[in-house]
Amino acid sequence: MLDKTYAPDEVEGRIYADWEKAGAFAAGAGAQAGARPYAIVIPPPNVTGSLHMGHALNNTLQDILVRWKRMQGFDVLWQPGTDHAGIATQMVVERELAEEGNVDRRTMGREAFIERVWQQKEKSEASILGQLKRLGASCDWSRTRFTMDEGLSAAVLKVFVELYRAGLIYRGKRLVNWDPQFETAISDLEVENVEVDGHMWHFKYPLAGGETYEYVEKDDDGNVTLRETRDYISIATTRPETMLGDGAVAVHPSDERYKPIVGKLCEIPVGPKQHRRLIPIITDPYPDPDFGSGAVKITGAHDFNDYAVAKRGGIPCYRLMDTRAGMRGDGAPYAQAAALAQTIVEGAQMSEAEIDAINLVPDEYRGLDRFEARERVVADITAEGLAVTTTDEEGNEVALVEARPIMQPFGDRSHVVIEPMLTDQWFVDAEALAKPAMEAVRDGRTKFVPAAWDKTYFNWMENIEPWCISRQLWWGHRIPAWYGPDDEIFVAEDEEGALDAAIQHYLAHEGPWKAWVEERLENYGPGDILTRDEDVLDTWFSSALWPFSTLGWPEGTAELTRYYKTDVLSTAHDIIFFWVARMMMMGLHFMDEVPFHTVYIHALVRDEKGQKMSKSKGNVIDPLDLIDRFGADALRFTMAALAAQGRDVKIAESRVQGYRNFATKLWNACRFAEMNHCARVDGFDPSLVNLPLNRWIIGEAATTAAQVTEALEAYRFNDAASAIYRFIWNTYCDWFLELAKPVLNGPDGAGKDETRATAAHVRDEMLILLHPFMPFISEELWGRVDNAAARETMLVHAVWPEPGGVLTELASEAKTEIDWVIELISTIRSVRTELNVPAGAKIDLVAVSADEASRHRLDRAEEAVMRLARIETVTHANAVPEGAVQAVVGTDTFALPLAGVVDVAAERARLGKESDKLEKEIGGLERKLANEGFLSKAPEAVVEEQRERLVEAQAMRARLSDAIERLSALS
RNA sequence: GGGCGGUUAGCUCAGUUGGUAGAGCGCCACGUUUACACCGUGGAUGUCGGGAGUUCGAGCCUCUCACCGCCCACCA
Repeated sequence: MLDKTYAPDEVEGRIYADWEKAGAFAAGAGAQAGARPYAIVIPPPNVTGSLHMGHALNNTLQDILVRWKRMQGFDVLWQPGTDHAGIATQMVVERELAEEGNVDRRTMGREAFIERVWQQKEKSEASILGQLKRLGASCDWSRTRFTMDEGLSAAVLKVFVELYRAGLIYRGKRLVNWDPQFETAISDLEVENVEVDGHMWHFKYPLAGGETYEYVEKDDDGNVTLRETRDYISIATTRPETMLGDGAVAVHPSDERYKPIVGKLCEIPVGPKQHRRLIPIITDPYPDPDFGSGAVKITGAHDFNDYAVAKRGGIPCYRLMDTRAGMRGDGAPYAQAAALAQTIVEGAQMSEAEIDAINLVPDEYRGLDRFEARERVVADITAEGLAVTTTDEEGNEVALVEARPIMQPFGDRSHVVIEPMLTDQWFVDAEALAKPAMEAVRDGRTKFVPAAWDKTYFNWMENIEPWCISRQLWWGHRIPAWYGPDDEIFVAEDEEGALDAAIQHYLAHEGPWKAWVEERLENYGPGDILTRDEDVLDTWFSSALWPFSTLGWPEGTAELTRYYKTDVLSTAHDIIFFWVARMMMMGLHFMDEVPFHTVYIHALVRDEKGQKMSKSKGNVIDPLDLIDRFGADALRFTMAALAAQGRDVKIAESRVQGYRNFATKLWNACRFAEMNHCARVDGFDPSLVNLPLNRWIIGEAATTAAQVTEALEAYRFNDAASAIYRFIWNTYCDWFLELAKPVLNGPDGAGKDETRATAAHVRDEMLILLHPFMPFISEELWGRVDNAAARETMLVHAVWPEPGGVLTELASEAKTEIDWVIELISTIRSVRTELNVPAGAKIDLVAVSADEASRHRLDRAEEAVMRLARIETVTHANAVPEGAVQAVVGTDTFALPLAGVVDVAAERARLGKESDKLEKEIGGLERKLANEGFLSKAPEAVVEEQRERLVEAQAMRARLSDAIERLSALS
């Protein structure tokens, strides 16, 4: 006997253990012979934190698909695993070290630090996988992979080497986004551009040798508005501290104002006067003559636009900052930005001699933080009188500083200002790989759901830039590249391979290094010849291989053959670039086939006010907490019900609570069935039942099964959820069980047997349809009620109903009848409430001039009607009795003799309201049917439908007006 | 600057080929019944953001305006 309420916390752990013990989630478990494969790879959670709402949503949806397909008999694999999450994990461990008061990673050393990170990985992985299990995720845990495990690392090495050999990976000195906090390069995608309050300063760059020119400014009509003699060129900048690295000043070729001085030199007005550098004034299409002064300082090593200008114009790029902050010791988070540094010049045009001659960063600025240096530079220039000035309100001359919003790049993890830096990095030629990846979406081999996301995909892919994949971190896949004594690069899957290649290379080439290598080999051994690249790969590099690396690639495993390509990838839209696009590229390149045919993009989870959840806002809802309080099933059902496409998911706790109540409702329905000895009957054939009520519920169940299936096929999780919700609560509980009570309470006999068998049969159907959404409670009920020992399988492997209209068709007549009964009861209830008939009072029901069919129906449903509508007697008459209230159900009229009980005014109001509604409807229908255009142009069926509606409405109106008349006579 | 999405009941949102609006929660009233108060029964509530157009007919298609989100982008 079931308890009165369902206790998820007592059930879920046990049920999950049962599934695991039975190997229920193993690839192919429960599959029919010759089943087709169905595979989903999990977006691997990072080994940093714990399950958040996004995980809960995404993994619920995947689990729904996987459980559904498994029940449909597919050979299902849900491939689990975790991601090493380079920066994120390193960050967590470094923070932990600091909190423990432990030495930092540099003091610790690379090896010890990495060992420490592995400990973190073990701890975190166990935790997050455990949380996925609490959610009910039915992954094949025996196949759990980690992006840095042996097999996946082998895949990474092979991919790197092959792409390198194909010329699709290369090393180069380029301007990259440098994160001064983590001291590593990051990719464009890891940069967030944020508008912040900034300043723009205007400075005078004196012309070399005190030269002067006539500066003329004109308005749009060509009238001269300013004419003066100048010995400088005015530039505007938001980053004065980079002036020391300027390589030129650029103006637009069409800019008449600066024509006289193009090609001449000007002086950077910072630093000791004897050491100031002269730079050329050049032309380039980049400067906008209408912005600022129209002249732009070009700092190729610290600005992406300037870098492009410098490349075009052969202008040298001077890097001003170190890639290591050094020991500053003040500990402030934003103070760890790269410091202004020793002279480092990166420019192809400059000779060694020239570089040495330049003292880029004066002593007084060395070691300063970027932002400190900025203040100093501004102060120094202003003091020297080289700032462009303006007059303030009091008539004083002051330096011109415009406060203006500027877009500033921040590291998405570090939240510090990113510094463009000229460094040596590894890049993937993304453009080449993107072409087939775009083609595959264009021709439909891979589809986005909702489809609109392909626009986002294309937009990014069409403008794709080289992908910077090297990271100056320790945690990750170390790049398989080795450098020879002359910095020659040798890429191979292991050191031995690189060394072989290197020895071969050096011995085959006459030159200074041949003898050196020979000498080394003889006296020291091969270990000293090569140095391995220190860097590791971007974490997304290994993620990009996930759909095939987890299946065993590069080994030609059976799983790889069977499950690749996979079926669906489910993720959030903010991951399309980072991950989806790159999986497409790598999958197509290495497997020659797309990694999945469908990309399902789910909504983003927000709080109930629509705010993004974040720790700082304190509005984070913890899914584990919800599971503790309401059960995993309730959380899952909420996720499914809210998963409407293309939107944000706003989660309110009341919703979860509501679905917990739903679980209880189901529980009690099963409890009721159990109490009434509703049990499965061997050989029960739903198409052979007789009672209209039973035929009806079987038809409704079949309709629901079709709806749920159809919705899932279209990834409309919310539609699927609401179909099963409505069926269980509003159809099975509210009507079927209530209408069945007279039979179940009545005398034994064929009808009672049939009703019991039907109740049990439909209950099982409900459990099956509900299982993907609420796996725990459904499995628990499946295993506890009604001779559970005789079940052929656990519910997780039960057979999903084949969609097909047979049962629905068989039930169509029964549906007409039961719908009629439901309407009759509802109408009586409605009349009772509106006329304030006391709930406890039993009243009489008179069927007026009922035809044969209606008499029959009423007869069959009499007991139920009496019970549910609180009716004392049911009688027949040819006219509405004096003083009776009338109720209309379809074409039938009923009377409720309520003389004395009735509140005449209330009844008049009720009828008046109903009549108003009718008049409105009739008016609309008449107008429509009088419309020539409608009659001639609308489809026949539509016209016919409107005609029928009009006839019905008119008949109803006639009956109503009769009733109103009688009411008048009464009063 | 470019692109995408949104604006429907008090709240959160459905509404799939155009046939005059739905759910959950909340609210109000009443609670008799061999499951369930995490319940039952009934009820109220919308010029579907504004305007124009196409159409016999528009929440749905077109244009336009307003407001709100998000993404991408180099204006010093």
